[in-house]
Amino acid sequence: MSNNNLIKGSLQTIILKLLEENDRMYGYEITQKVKELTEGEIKITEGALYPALHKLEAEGMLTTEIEQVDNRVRKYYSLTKDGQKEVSAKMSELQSFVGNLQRILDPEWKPGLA
Amino acid sequence: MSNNNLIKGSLQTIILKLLEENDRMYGYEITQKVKELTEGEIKITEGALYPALHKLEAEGMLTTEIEQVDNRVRKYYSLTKDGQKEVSAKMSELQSFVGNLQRILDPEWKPGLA
DNA sequence: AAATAATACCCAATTTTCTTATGTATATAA
DNA sequence: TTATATACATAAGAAAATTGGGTATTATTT
Repeated sequence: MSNNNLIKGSLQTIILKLLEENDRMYGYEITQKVKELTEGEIKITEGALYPALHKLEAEGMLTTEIEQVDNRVRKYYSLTKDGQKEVSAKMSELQSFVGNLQRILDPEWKPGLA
Repeated sequence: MSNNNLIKGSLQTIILKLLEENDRMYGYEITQKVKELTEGEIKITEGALYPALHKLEAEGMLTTEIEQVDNRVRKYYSLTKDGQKEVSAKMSELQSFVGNLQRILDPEWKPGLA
């Protein structure tokens, strides 16, 4: 995850949101997508990603399909019904948290302003 | 910290920034300030706060003065020189992280817009 | 008067979530 | 042929929180 100790707790939200937008993705693809979107600033490590994916699957948020592509195994993840609900929940949690952070850290901040 | 598992990693930044703004504060005061600024939405637990304060002190970011107020002991914290530098560092880290988060989670997002 | 809440500090056990390091395997580029 | 990219995975350890205690004084409720 590079030198960022701030992801703690938001990795699940990232995974769920990307899967909402992309319908189905495999693990490696997720790491590359995040790297691309943040211009290399956030790198999700495999040691964090795979356990998180397995946990979300165990909780019934994701389902998997394994596919063979060029002799390589890919494990595609997609949202379940529960997973779809969870995206909204996690997203509004995160948004309210970021709002609260700004209220604490930026005394000038008002909602709706840059 | 109430029902918010997202603070992970940002508590130090919160402490340092509040001390930058308020010159000196004691632990309990910090919990109340955060509660007030977020209208009760973020509650810093003492089990998280005190270890964090002690760690920052051990790292040389904070100094303490103990005072007696109404037969109660208060431990006031303030920023050291190193602590003052650290505030800026932590704040820009956090800002860039939040920016990256938005790039991942909000495909429409552009910097400088609400 | 007694119980509860608020103020004010603290620690220990446990849990969650990450980092770091390692392992397996195929394909491609230097 | 060696390194890089693709693609999965696990395990040991560290960091940072939660949960649940403990001590003590003061203020407020019942």
